[in-house]
Amino acid sequence: MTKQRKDLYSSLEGFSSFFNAEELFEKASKKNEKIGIATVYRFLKKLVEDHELHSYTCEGKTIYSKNKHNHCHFICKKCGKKEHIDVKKLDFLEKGKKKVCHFQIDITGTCEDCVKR
Amino acid sequence: MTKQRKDLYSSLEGFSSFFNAEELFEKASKKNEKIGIATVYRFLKKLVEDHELHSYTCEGKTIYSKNKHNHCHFICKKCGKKEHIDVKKLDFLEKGKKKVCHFQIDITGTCEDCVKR
DNA sequence: AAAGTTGCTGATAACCATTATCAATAAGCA
DNA sequence: TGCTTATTGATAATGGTTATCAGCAACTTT
Repeated sequence: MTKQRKDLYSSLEGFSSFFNAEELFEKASKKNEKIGIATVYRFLKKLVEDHELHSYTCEGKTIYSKNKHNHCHFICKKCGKKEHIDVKKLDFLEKGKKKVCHFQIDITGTCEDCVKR
Repeated sequence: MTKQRKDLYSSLEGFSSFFNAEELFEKASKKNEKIGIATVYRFLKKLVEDHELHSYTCEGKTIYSKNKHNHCHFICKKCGKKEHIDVKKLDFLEKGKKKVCHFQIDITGTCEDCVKR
């Protein structure tokens, strides 16, 4: 356990839902100026491999999430707001012949606020 | 309607489920040697904007699908096989306050064949 | 502690799918 | 056929991510 990894782990705690590599890099850089972007990517890649984080791609960037359970993302097409939605109804997937490690739902549309406008 | 676009449309018919820009480029190039990769990307971008194709990102590449309805993708983590799964149960999303243009479910796991091995 | 071993790190070049640029060309129309 | 306008192809640029590699830090053995 190196100092860099400690700083990355503690920076991770500041995120409640979504974040990307750059955001983690910025947060960790405040604690440790010498941290490099490559270390951030290596750290994130390992956590995804170890199933401690989920990752998916949105508009060319990889987005990470701490939610370890099956979950649903809603992304507003207009304001970019993202939120988690629990979809318990999808549990049936776990009972099939397939072995599901992770599933994610990406929804694109317009959120309540933008529908009003 | 240019010759290039005709060739791209007819090449599209050869795909029954998933394909990427490079695969369409190769198929269209057999009909029309002079076609450029930029034209392929422009063609695909327009079809997605017009809701004639769905697109999502998998391992850094954009994958396209002709399925116009809400659908679910299953991707085998081991052999890379991809297939469609209809998930009618998710229709409730259409009835909420959100305006849903498109949603997709990406599942990573192990398919039946690989579970047996 | 000192010296040695091993793995991790940071800076940056490389990678690669996609997009932007722009002169040349084709389509549509009078 | 000639004119106007949009489309095309070649290629440079983009940008997030990964590979490379010398230097350094953590840990082990004396």
